[in-house]
Amino acid sequence: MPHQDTPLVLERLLRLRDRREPLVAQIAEWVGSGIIEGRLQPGQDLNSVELSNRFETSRTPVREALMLLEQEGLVEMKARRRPRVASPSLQDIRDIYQVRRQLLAMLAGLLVERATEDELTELRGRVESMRDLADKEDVDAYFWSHVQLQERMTEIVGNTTLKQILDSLALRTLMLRHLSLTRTGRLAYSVDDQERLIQAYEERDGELASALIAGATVRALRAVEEQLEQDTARTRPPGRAKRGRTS
Amino acid sequence: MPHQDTPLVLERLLRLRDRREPLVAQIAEWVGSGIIEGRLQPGQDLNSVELSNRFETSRTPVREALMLLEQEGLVEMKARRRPRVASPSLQDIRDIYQVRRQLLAMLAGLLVERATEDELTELRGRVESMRDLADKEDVDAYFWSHVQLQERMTEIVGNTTLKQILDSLALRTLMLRHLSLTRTGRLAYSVDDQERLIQAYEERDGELASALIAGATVRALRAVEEQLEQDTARTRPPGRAKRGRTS
DNA sequence: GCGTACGCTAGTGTCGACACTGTCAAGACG
DNA sequence: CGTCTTGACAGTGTCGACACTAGCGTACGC
Repeated sequence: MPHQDTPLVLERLLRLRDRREPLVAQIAEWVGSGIIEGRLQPGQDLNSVELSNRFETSRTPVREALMLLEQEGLVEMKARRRPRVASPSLQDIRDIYQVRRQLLAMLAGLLVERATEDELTELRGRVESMRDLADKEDVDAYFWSHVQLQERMTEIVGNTTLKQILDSLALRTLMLRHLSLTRTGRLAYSVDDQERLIQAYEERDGELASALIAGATVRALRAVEEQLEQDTARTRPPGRAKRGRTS
Repeated sequence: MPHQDTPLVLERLLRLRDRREPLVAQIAEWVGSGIIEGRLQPGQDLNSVELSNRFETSRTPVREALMLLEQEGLVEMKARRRPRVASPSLQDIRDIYQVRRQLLAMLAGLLVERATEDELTELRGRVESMRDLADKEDVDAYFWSHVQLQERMTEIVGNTTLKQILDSLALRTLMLRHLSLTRTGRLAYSVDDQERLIQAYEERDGELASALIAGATVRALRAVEEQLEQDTARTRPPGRAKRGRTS
């Protein structure tokens, strides 16, 4: 049940507008959203012939779209080998969250310095509507609002390099979202974190904001880890290991 | 006078090994090193036909190589327009250094936590040989040693996400290197900074290390800014403005 | 029965051709 | 004399074809 804004947000996150032909953009959006929504499983082959048939194009634009997604960490490509949906290891995931924590803390600090009062009230408005979505347990809508909130914050801060990196990291974590926010109760915790954050911004307390971000990120990672353990515990015993010898 | 290790380091920074065909790698290395060494000027057109002639290939691998460099911020591509060598604005440069400062501080903190004594002595050895290069005013060799030092540090820390981002940022700053380290005296300052850093690592003082990194990065940015001002002051009056209205 | 060598096939990387579009210059028009 | 239109050309995006290779099943040797 993908949220209807998915393709639009993806288009922005991948910076497709004006940077790529519509054809490439279309393919990248389809594959990218497929990975994020779980329609395409980690490790699955992304046969470029099949994709070109599906979109009734040649393989050239398909290759280009896959290369785009590779750079965002959603797809793994090795020369002469079939592209696959990325399947990050637990260590990879930890690394990503660690960097993300640092950069989000940086974002918070800059936001406290630079955001106007009007911008802060706008952010508060966003968080309040996220509270509604969390109450309705509308996971998809909540998640995309979350992404858009971060997008808006990076926009306010105005550091394009930071924005691009955070967007890329957001995409990587996005493909884990069914592992984190779907856990019951996570949504409520998450929105609580956001509210506290906004308050710290309004009080212009950069230290507090950074600390809150760090805490929230750690909790998000922990949720992902727990979910991952459950998943492997559920799928491993039957012997359906994706790869690696079962010895 | 490019340093002889340039292509090898570039190959690692661009993660070309096994990820791309040798043909693509070759083109990416040539163009990438050209940009870094100043053989290709910012804003210059990167005609894919001309490049394909130069390498006696079709345009397909050329396009792929250019896309690779685009993702590293060395090349700018817009759909249906000729690819150009990136010409970052002053604001872009400031943004890059700001993010880089933050991530290098993170790197320093992790290094203090995780590096073994042996690894630290290895790093010290590298810095000492950099001191020699600085004394000889061998700017190119110094610069590539600097890059390799950072590479090694990210390797020791072992966070691949952090490594990739820092590599990418290093490439972007690399194309500004003739703007920063060529300034007389900069080399000596830079190596001083590195020595103080190593000492902080050895004393396991993460706070100090982060602070030193931040200071060093700020100084590097300032050097770039001053050089940029001189350049524009020298080239603008004749009326060779690249773009933007002179009002 | 187990491991290895061989051959087939699906899929990748590269190519040259073609249609379309941005770009620049010469000419038309005021 | 300056501005706008027009047209040619250069360069891009896409295509279908081809050579080559990785992956896999089969047959063979042991």
